Amino acid sequence: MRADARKNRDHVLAVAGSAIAEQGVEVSLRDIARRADVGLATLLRHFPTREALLDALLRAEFDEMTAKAGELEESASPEDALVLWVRDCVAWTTEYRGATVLMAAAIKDPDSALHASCVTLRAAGARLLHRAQEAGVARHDIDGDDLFALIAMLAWLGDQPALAPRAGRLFDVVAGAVLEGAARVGPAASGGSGAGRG
Amino acid sequence: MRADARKNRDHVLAVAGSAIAEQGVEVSLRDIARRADVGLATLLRHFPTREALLDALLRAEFDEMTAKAGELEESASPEDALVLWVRDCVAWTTEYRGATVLMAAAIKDPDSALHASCVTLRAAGARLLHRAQEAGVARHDIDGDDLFALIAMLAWLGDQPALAPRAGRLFDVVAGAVLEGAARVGPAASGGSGAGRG
DNA sequence: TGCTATCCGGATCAGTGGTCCATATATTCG
DNA sequence: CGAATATATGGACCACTGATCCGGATAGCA
Repeated sequence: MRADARKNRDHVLAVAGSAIAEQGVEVSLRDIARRADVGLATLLRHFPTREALLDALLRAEFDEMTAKAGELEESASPEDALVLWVRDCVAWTTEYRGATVLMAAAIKDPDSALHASCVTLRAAGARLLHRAQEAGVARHDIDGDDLFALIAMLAWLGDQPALAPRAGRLFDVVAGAVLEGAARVGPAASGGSGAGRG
Repeated sequence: MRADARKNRDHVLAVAGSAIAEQGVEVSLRDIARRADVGLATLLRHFPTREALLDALLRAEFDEMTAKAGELEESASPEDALVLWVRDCVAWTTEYRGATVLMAAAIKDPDSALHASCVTLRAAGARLLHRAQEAGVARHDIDGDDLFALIAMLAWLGDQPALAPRAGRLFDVVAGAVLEGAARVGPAASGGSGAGRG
């Protein structure tokens, strides 16, 4: 890549970051281009879709969340690790207003630029969940996909101005449900058959 | 209102109904107008905004849900009434793909055409919740706003193609959390929690 | 029949994401 | 250093969106 191209790319990325922070992920691409003193075509060549732009912007944070999951796995109890990590995920996603919907769509669409990152994130969460289940502190009738959906759901809540004030409490409610289900049903020993059917 | 105007209005409304059923609430208004053999301006005169169109379309169903809450209050136990009604709300909202976001926005915006309907719905839910709390079968640390947010959250889940398969189970998880928090009484037989299924 | 208040919808506007291509420029070679 | 070439650029353009305007068609009535 030519030096000027790289410079332009980085500049656009930085501008896109602040624009999205201000107006959410649905901000007009033309606006971003304007603010970066760049043509729309240039922006679209570097980032062919909004997802691609968002992926380039969030890639570092995705990696950070994945790494954090690994750290928590060693430094915290299974229960704390799971709850802390999920809380961080929700809080982080909420910083990028509107990203939740794109991520929910991306995890099912292999062609999306965000797909790989979402899959990785889900895997990290699944590991923490599995560890908590092994330790008997998380209910056994949910899996990584459920956890991903729960995170998306809570993140979406924080995205809605009218509902956001309740997001904190409802996080606790949901977290309690994921953890208490284990205690009630008891340690995994007995059969692991789904405690409530699916 | 002139007779031809009324006829046009009703026709547009009917066409909008099927168009939304097929493509979700974000369907192009121009498409609806085309399918109704009507100019876009005509559609927009009868329904100045998308919310207004949706409100006219859902008004009857809103009323139905409100009425159903009243019926359940008399015909079912506080616990069943709450769970059944919330489940119906979620299922119903999911029929109109994308409506959840509009409703979440409308409940905070008094100028939205959907505002009144949403407020009424929230009040109906709050009554059922209060009744369940009085009966000691629902936790006391949530209120009508929380319930509305929970419904919206679960409805949104059903709207996302990638997450919808998990919506059913996660409904049970959330419902269980709302009910079990009430009184951690009784060792709740280990087999089938009567918690969230209805 | 004619008259008027009302309604209609094509034309138009500013906005969106996306594509094309003549132009400008960085890089490399003589 | 100058010329050739490969590459990046952004204005012009497209189809689409919701929204508005206004000349013309029409319903309802006398």
